Amino acid sequence: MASKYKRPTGTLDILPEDRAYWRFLEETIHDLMSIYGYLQIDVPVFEHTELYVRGVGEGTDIVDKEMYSFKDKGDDDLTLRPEFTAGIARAYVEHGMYKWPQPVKLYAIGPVFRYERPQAGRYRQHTQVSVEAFGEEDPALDFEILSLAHHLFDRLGFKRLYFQLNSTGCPVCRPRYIEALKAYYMEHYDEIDEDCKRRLKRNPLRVLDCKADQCQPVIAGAPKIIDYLCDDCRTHFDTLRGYLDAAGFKYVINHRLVRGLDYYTKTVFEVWAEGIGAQAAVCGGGRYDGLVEEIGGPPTPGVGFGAGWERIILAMKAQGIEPPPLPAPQVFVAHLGKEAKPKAVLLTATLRRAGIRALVAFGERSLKSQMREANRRGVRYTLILGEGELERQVVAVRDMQQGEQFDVPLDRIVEWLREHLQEQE
RNA sequence: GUGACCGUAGCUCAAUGGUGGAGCACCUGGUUGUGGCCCAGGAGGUUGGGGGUUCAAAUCCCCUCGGUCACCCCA
Repeated sequence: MASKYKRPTGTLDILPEDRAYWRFLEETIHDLMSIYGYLQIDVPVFEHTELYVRGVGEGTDIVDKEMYSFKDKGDDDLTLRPEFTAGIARAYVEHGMYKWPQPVKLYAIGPVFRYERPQAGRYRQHTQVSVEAFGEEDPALDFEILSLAHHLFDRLGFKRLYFQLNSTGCPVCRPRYIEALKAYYMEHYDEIDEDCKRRLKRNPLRVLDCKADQCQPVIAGAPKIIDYLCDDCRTHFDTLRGYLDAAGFKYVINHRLVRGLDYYTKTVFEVWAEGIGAQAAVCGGGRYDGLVEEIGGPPTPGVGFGAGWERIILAMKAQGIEPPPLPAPQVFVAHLGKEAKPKAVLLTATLRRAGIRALVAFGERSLKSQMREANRRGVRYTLILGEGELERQVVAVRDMQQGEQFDVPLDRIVEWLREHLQEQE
């Protein structure tokens, strides 16, 4: 039976068989955030388009071609959030959080939307946890953010991840660097490919992460941004590195690491995973000291990261990491005969009230068919209620693992199950 | 937006221009009321859709839709 409707391009159904991964991520994140003192915030799934145009920046791919924008019936220009940071920064300003004790440390979880061609680890709707800390420029806060990301992946069970670190400078020193980079590239103009020629005009920093073979020698000889950092940025970067080194935190300085969004300053970092295809970044972030002011708030530094759940789960699978299993049904109630059926239905209700994860057979089917179902559902015990059991006021309990069966008095069954199920925890 | 590859049963895949199958999964029976293993049977397809070539198309051609991967870029 071919289904008439299909999910839209780039969207995903998360089936029950995958849910354990999602639950694991969710619980791990909430637990960790409370340890680091981050508070959960929820912001709308859509915002005024202008917020993203200002916050993320015109000229970025996100704004130029990836936004799900629409006009609503009141003629407002709205956009499904393509990322969290701008919306959270907006909430920070709107609710006067700059009057709260600083830094204000927040995190949000939910779907984000970008109109892109899907591929491995890239979807039009994907799920992120976004972590943001506003109002503090101390590199110790950058360290905290990096540590948090590191800790998260540790907790999830990752062994093979690569932390990439760089500084992207600030409005004082970055223009100087870009000029130097452009000048260098103009000297090698005939050695680079068409894409890079275009990048040079639109977004020069991007030439650094070009993947074309012919550009690699040019990239290798390109000026490095850390040689151009102003004193402030340099001190910030060195102090952060000092913390990371002292903490024994493994990372590599990647001179080619640049971010696609305008608002990043100073610290930028990504976390890469093996085995999930070309989209290896499971986490990306950095400092964005200009963002809050850009969207109309007081000058406020900020630092944070976003991590994509679909990619993290792909990486977990690729590396053989299994989440703790979700609670499975423990008991199946089977019944035989017109009189036993209602008793079975009510018995099941009683078991559930007692906190036992119980299923009941629907319809009137052969015991064989009900047993088959019980087996498929993977329960430990099947309770069988028939005429004979009713007469004797017992229930036949079948241990599906041992293949043993015995009678338990009806008025003792809850207690019996509690005891025996607890033993197995 | 660009490129490559791929669309056959719920899933994984056969059928190389000549009657669309298998394995797994599902349902029923083999046992008056007993799962798994085994055996027997059953159900399930407009071969993604449309057009063309041909006596004949899952198969060849064109268009279209969808998927996958990669580029651009990003979680």
